[in-house]
Amino acid sequence: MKILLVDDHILFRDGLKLVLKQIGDDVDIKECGTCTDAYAIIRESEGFDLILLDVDLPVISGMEGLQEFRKLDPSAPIVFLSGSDDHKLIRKALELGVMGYIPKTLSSEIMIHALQLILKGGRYVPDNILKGSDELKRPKITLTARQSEILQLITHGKANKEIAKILGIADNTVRVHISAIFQVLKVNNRTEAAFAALQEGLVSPYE
Amino acid sequence: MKILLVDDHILFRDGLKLVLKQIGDDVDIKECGTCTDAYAIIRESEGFDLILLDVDLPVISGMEGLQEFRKLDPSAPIVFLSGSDDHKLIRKALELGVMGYIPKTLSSEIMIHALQLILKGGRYVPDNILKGSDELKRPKITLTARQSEILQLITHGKANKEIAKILGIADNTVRVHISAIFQVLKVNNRTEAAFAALQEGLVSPYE
DNA sequence: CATTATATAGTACATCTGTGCTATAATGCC
DNA sequence: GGCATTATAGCACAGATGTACTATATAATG
Repeated sequence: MKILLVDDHILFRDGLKLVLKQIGDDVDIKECGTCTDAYAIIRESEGFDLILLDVDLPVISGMEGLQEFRKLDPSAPIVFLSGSDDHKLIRKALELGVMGYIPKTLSSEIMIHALQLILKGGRYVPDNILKGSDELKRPKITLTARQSEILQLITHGKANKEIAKILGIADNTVRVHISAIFQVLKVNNRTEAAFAALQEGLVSPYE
Repeated sequence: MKILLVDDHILFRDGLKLVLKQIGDDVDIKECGTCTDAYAIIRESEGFDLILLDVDLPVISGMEGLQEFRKLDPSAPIVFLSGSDDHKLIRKALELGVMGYIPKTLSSEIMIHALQLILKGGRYVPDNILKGSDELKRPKITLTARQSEILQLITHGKANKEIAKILGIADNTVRVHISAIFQVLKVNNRTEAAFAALQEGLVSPYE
């Protein structure tokens, strides 16, 4: 079992090596701290069973170097290691065809099983891809009940008149609410509001 | 290691039992075909390490019965088994706090590692949660390059004039494209189009 | 060469949308 | 009681939006 470990943080590499040895007896780990070093190692070797690649490497990041790794060793599954949990990054990575995305905060036990799963041809996706990302950063937008109700209808493409009919109020009233919503969301039209609402998780895309 | 397996398909249960025995030597598997039977088993037992629950059970589906399982055995991680890959279902399940969602199409090897990962406190999310769900069912909406480009801009809340400026074309031309997009998506206004585009996965919510 | 699909652009018109006002009523808070 | 918030509603108006046309140019297809 040949594993290539690319991470500029030597202490992290040492820790991870101890973990990786639990995968099996015959693990052969090559390691380095930059993409360019990694390219050289791959050229000298005959294919890895697994490539663990830090996304935040200096000079050439894992994200940038990914295609080159693919070219040099097309059969090796590539797994990103990352300190960040940003769901956008995770999505991006998995869209690029990476077989796993391992946050460095993951417990070693889970990490091992995740890697074994990947070695068997599976994919490991951290579950926080579900969460609308970092709720910490988000200033937590609060809408009144009526505003939420109307925003939901806007998101689904309802016109002012339709909304008025559905809620049994005048369409002028709907407008007042919509104007208020725009101010809170800091947008200028309903489509922007719909987009913001979906991004912020204010309404569910599945009614 | 106590595992409860709830699936109405007996053959599938038999197959899965063989797989589960590979997890360890001391696996004790209880099984049944309905939620009501499962409730009775849980009441007679002292807590499971894992509950495998088919989502498509007759009478009470796994999705419906979930809360009751939670009440009866709060510490047991619940994993959904499902024949469907529908990403909406997966999302829904994981939002409900399920620790894993295992499509029945998964290879036994990957399934084992996924379950071990869950037993260690991790979560297993099938990677097709990324894909805009079942492309099989979908009549596959095809837009021209220009239409896609414009739809993307609509989705982000751009006005016709803005779009025209960005693309360096007349806003009358933008309108023609937009009308065409509406026909293809079978919608009547831009906000509906934006919503449809996001739902159908025609554009990415992350620009 | 004729046809089709696509992209471009214009005019005209009805409707929708968003803003700026004013105003009333209900509710909860200090 | 006074004050803020929220929900309600109307009016006026500018600008945006969507549709129905026509029309040209280009590229691909047969």
